[in-house]
Amino acid sequence: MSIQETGTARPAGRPRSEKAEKAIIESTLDLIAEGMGLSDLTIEAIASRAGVGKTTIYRRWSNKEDLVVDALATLKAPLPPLSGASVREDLIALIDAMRQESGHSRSRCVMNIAMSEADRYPRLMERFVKRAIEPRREALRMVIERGIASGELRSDLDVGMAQAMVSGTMMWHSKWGPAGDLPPDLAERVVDALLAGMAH
Amino acid sequence: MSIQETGTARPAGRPRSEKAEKAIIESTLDLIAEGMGLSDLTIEAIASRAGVGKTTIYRRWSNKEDLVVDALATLKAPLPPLSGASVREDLIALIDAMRQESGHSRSRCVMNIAMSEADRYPRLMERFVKRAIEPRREALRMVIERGIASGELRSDLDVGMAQAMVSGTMMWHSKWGPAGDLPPDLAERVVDALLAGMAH
DNA sequence: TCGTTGCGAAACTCAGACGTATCGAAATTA
DNA sequence: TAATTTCGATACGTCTGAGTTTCGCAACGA
Repeated sequence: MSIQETGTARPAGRPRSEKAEKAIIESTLDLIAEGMGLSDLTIEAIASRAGVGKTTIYRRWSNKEDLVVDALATLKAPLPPLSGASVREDLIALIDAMRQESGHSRSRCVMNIAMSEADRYPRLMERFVKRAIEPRREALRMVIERGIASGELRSDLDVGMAQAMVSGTMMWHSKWGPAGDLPPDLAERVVDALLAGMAH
Repeated sequence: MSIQETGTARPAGRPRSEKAEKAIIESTLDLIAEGMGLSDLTIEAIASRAGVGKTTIYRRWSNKEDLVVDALATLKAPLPPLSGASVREDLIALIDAMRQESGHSRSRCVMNIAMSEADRYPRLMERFVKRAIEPRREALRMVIERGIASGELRSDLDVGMAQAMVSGTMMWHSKWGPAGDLPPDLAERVVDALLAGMAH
């Protein structure tokens, strides 16, 4: 065994360009981030923006959906570090991460797709939810449960309902709040309002 | 003036079929309700489902967007009657209306479009938001303001934030809650959880 | 050097949908 | 009855984009 890379013998011939592959995925995400729906997304537009031939795309993915699945799979959910000092601080950290992401276009992919194409591409959605939504949901759940255990939150709090309150309120702001970037103190205000409740 | 309808003389010839017009609009809404995005929506599918010729559509609307605008405009926002007895009851009434609507397909049009096509069809969205979203938002705002005035809600409550909490939490449930119909007591639970807050 | 494979570009076939035109029949007014 | 307009159906030309093929060149192993 002379030049075997991780046990797989490299076949003869010119190797596939990693640069092209990256460019294809980047362009796909860019187009989605610009608000393009999956039906409007064309392989030709992707190829053109990535500066590659359609051949190069079809050699790697057999159709549009496969490409999009792979492209979205590269979107990690870089959860913020949670200090664990208090529920309030951890919630603010989680919510503020959502706020920051809603500002920069790449992360808008997540929302755009999640909000719009759920019904139409179930196969895609399954993978996508597992990869991008679940980790956040889980992190939020754990913070809430820890808060109940520590006594910082009401002992009779419904965890699922609390998740809905936190995520929903933030989601509402990023979708229907005033245009432009969300104010930097939004996370804090959201969390404090939810903690305090609307009644006295 | 023998047979003038509202001052406009009826021209000679076969009159346009109101039934066809209704069927076209219904079919359009049906297809949207089934989760079809505006790009996937085809005039030919609408015509076929409505049992009319394409001619009959193009005689009335010059393109797809015009048709969709008119179709969505027929979706009223039948706000529930508000008893005014208490903020809690009024909020439950508003939220429960959302819950019921999220179950029946016709009203899913509203959500599907509102969630997904906002960026892509701004002209359409403007009319649509004004017609379908604003009235609800306004009703909610008034209930909240009345509650603050009456002392039922915290005097330092941020009205915009409260709107986000209420709508957002319900939106989250209808989009990402467990599949199937939402439980009948959901509105009550949502409102009570929001009123009480998460902390002690 | 030679064989193999990937590259971008371009041409191609095929399907779907747009929007128009035409048809005979039906509905209405004069 | 005659003129007019709409009806649903269908055929049409056009365009867009999918996915394939071909081309000459580039990059790699042997």
